[in-house]
Amino acid sequence: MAGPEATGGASAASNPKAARILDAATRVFTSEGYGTASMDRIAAEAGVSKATVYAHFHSKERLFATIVRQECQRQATTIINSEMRSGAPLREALNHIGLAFLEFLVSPPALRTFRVVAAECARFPALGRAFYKSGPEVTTRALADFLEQARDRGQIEVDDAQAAAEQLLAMVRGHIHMRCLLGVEDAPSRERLRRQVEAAVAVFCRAHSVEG
Amino acid sequence: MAGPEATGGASAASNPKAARILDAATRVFTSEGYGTASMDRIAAEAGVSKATVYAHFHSKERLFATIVRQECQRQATTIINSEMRSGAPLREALNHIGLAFLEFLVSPPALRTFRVVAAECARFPALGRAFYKSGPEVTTRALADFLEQARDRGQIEVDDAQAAAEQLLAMVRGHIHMRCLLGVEDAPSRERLRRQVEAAVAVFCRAHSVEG
DNA sequence: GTCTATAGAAGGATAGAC
DNA sequence: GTCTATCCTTCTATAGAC
Repeated sequence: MAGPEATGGASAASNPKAARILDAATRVFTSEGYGTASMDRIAAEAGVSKATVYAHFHSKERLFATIVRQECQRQATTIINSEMRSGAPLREALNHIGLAFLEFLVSPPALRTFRVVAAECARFPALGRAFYKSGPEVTTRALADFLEQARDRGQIEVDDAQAAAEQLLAMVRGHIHMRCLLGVEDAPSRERLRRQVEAAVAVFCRAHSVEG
Repeated sequence: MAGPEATGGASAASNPKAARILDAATRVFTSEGYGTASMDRIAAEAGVSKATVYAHFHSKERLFATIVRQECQRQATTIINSEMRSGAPLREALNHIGLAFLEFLVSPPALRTFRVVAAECARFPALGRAFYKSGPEVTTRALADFLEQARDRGQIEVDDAQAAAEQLLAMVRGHIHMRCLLGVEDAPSRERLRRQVEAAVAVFCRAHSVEG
């Protein structure tokens, strides 16, 4: 009950079994939730004994913290790799960025991680913050920088770039993200996502006097 | 494992103990999550024996389904009561509606319900749908109707009112809702909420040629 | 490091008295 | 309807052999 803040202190990818345990733990925790998930199940799914799991990751809490941080890292990497092309017309660039963002958001792994972090953020406050910093915050900051560059080129009228980025991303998410999160809808077609993004970008462009 | 879809079939508010059990169950389930919550804890917090809990609500699954549906009902009621005044200027009306909506969204009870429904929507798909229908869907439909009325009065240019309502509400939520959901931020000041809403309404009005 | 086996606690659900 | 007492399962975590 003390502090699950520390990482497992385990041999991350050096030991192949540790990797398999992390894989299994990610599947089980993000599909069943922290409380329902059992170490027995994780061990079985990883094909190792429970004692081995405890040898690598000291407790259930630490194992959970480790897999969440790993997922955060994965998200941060994915997001940063989503290139923001300065060459294309602004509207086109925003459509491109928005679609990549939305497709990632509604992907099953991202949804599962979001759900479990939201569910457990009361018990593990540090995880909620880590998730936000490595996901939404990174994306928003990157888009805000992009908007500032566009402003410097005279392509857009924008006062507070950070706020504008948040608004645009919020519109891009729209209700689709929530619907997927709640299981009301699953795996929207790329066409549907594209339409949602274009509608968001259209309003954004009109409000900020973007040409085209 | 069959079907937790049915309500508990219990004496809802007729029996005072049933009400206390529902109260306790709501607190425990929404603060600990379904998996971690225990029937022992719920019984203790309600001040009754565990057997009494099972006499009223057949199983843990049914009790959970019952309290979630009850919270959905509460949400639907709250939202519908948020009056949409046709008299005021449009921008002012939208600010009013948006603030009521956002204040509700970031209230601790609404956040707790959202978290637990999102977390368990894989195990209880019906609950996710019920939540969406009684919460976001009701709100969006009401706002869409309001926008259509405004359009008929020539106050606004809008093509698809439903889509426009979703966009506006998405901007109103912005990142604040997510930040609260993830425990990054708690209890934002009313002033902060007001600014967020006004920024959203401003962009919306500019994009849809609303005067003022 | 990895296993089998098990301790020790807690959970969901019920029996039976009142 | 409500309680006490209890059954049986499952869970987290560890001991001890290899």
